[in-house]
Amino acid sequence: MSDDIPRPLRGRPRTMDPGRVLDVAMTAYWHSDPADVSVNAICQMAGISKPSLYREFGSEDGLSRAALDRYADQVLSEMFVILHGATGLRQTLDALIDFACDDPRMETGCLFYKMRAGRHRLGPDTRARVEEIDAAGQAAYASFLQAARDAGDWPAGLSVEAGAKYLGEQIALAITQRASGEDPARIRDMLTLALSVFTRP
Amino acid sequence: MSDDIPRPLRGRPRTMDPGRVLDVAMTAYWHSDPADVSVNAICQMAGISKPSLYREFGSEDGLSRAALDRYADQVLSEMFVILHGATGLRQTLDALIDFACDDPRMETGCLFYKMRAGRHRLGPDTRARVEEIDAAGQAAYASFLQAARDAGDWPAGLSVEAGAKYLGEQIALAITQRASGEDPARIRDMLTLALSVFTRP
DNA sequence: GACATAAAATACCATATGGTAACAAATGAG
DNA sequence: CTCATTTGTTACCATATGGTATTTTATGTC
Repeated sequence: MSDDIPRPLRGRPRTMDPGRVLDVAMTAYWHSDPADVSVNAICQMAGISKPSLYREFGSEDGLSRAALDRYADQVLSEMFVILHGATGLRQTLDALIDFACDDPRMETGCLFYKMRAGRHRLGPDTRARVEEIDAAGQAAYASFLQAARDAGDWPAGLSVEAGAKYLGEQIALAITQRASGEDPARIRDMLTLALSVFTRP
Repeated sequence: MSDDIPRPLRGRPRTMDPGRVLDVAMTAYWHSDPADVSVNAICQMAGISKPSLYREFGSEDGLSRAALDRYADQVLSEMFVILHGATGLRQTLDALIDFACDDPRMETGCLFYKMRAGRHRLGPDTRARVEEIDAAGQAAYASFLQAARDAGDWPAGLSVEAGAKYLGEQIALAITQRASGEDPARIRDMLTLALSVFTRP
C-alpha cells in the first residue's frame, strides 16, 4: 500500500506532507460533512496552496477518494476486525452495539456513511470507492451471520443476505443519529431493540 | 391557513401564481434534493424572474419553508390520517409499511426526511418548521402506540416514547432507501423485520 | 556562477450562488 | 390624459466554487 515515490535528486525540496494534508481533509470531511468542505478550506486548514494540493491529488474527487481510503485504513478496519474475530452471535452483536454507540471516534458520525448518504454529490472515483466499501461491509456482515447461522442461533424465515443488509443499515442509522446529536442512551435502546430480532425466538 | 391576500385595486395585474411556483419548488426539492436545487433553477422551471420570486417569498429560506408547508398539507397529512384512524396495532403497522414501501408518491423519497437529513443546510425558518413537524410526527406515533398499549398488545420493557422514536426512524429509513433506489422487496422485508419487535412476545 | 529541475505561491479564470437596484409595463384613480 | 401604484424583467452585485497559467523560490549539477 505504501507508494514509495522516488524522491527526485534535484529541485526545490517539498514542504507539503501529503499525509498531513490527508489527515486534515479526512478530519474535516468527517467531523463536518463532505459536501460542506471546500478544497479552499482544506488548503487553508492545511496551510498549503491550491496548486500544491491539485498537483498531489489531481482533483477534488482525487482528494476525497484518498481521504476515504485513509479513513477505511485507519478507522473502518476496526469494524471489520470485530466481525472477523466474531466469537458468538450475541457477543458480537453487543460489540457492534458498543462500537456504534460508545466509541468516541463515532461521536461525530462516520465519514463513510456521510459519503454514502450524499453519494450523488461525490466525484466518480470517490463514489466508486464508496460502493466498493459498501459491498465489502455487506459481505463481512453476511459471512459473520452465516457463521452464526451455521452455529445454530438463527431466527426462522430470514435469509442471511437480508439479515446482513438489515444489520448494516441499523448500525448506519445509529451512528448517523449520533452525529446529529441524539441522546446516546436512546440510540442504544433503539439499536438494541432493532438487533433483538436476531436473538429472539 | 388560506391567506386571502387582498388584491390591490390598482397596479399591474400579477401573472405569477404563487401556488404554481410553490408546486414547482416543492416537486423539485422533493424529487431531487433541497440542497441541489437553486433559486435560479426554480425560477427557470417556473418561468418567472428572480425578483418576482423574492418579492413573494422574501428569501430562499422563505421559499423552502413555504414549500415544506405545502408538502405537509398535501402529502404528510396522509400519514397522520393513518395514525389517527388507527384500528389495531398490527393493522396500522401494516398500513404504515404499505405506505412507506408501496405508495408511488414516496418513490423518490420524502421531502421532509430529505430536509431533516440536511437540516444544517437549511435557513432558520425552514429548519424550525422541520423540527416542528418532527415533533408532531413523534407525538402522533406516541399517541398511536399508547392506544395500542392501553389495548393490551405491547412488548414488555419498552417505553412508548422509545417505541415512537424507533417506529419513526424505521419508517424514515425505509422511505429514504426507496429514494436511493434500493430493491423495494428488500426494503419491505427489512421494515417488516424491524417492526416485528412490536408484535412478537 | 549558470542552468535544469521540481515545488511553491500569486493571481487569475469561468461558473454558479443568493440577492438587489434600476427600470419597463400594465392597470385604476383623478 | 396624467399619475400613482403594483408587478415584472433586465442587468447587475458580492461572494464562493473548482481549477489553472504563470511566476517565484529552492535545490542539485555542471
